Amino acid sequence: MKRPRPSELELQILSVLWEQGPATVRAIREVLPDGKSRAYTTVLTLVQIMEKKGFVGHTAQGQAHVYHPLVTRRQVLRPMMRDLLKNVFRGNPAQAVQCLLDGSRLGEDELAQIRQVLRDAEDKKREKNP
Amino acid sequence: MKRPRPSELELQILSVLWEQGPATVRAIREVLPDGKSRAYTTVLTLVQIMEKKGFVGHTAQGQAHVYHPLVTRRQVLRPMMRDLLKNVFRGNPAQAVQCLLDGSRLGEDELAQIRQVLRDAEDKKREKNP
DNA sequence: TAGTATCTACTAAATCCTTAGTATTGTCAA
DNA sequence: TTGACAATACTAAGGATTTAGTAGATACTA
Repeated sequence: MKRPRPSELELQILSVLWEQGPATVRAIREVLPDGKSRAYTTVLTLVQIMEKKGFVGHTAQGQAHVYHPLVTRRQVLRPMMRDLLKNVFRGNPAQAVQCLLDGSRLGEDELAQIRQVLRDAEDKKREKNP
Repeated sequence: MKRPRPSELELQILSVLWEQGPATVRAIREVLPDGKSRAYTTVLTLVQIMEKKGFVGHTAQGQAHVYHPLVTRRQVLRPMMRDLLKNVFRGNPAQAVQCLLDGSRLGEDELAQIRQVLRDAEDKKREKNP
């Protein structure tokens, strides 16, 4: 069964569930990363749609539903990033990284983390093509 | 005047114009990065909408129109990346970079480029906070 | 038990995105 | 000058996305 791509808002909800673990509609609504205020039923409708699409499942907890992701971060973001790379950065990953770092003024720790990520990528590459 | 965000397809068209310079509808249609085949009029409609939105302008060349971007790559991509970072990666740039590199198997030269981008970011940071 | 709060289910409307058809205009060749 | 071709202008439809209202069920509370 092929899953469609999550929309902008659906992605926000997924990112909440990935980060904070299973959550109720109420809890999700309170921490949506873009900070926009939405009616309770708006978020409810969203998760219901997402359940139909197979992005999330739920278990009942009292009268409320607790939603959890059915897809991993990797599963969703990999194809998204691939498309972004191809369609916007024309297959040039350095440009993408540049754009990413460009807007955000980075702290020392964040820079260190990124360096680490880069080293990991290098190592993994060396394992394959020695 | 506030400009809206370009859609997926609009972004592809912009990326063509940024990369290859001004182009006709026909030329754009032939090199859209996602490789999907679309009717000529589909692409035409798109650029006309984009002109209304202020993303592109055109000059007449014979009977055809040659379209050129009215916004820079930076202008468009910066806010997009900022939102991506905030809404999907919860403000964690290292995670974003990781996801970006994750899907694409990198060549030696690409890795070098990325290292350079990272060094530039570090330098620029040092200039500000010495 | 009557009332209030909370939650889900269902419905629906506004907007945007993508796609493309039809009509019109203009150019060039025979 | 007529026919073929190529381009734009205009129109529209289908689907996805976002938003939220209303109704109904359930539980707590005074």
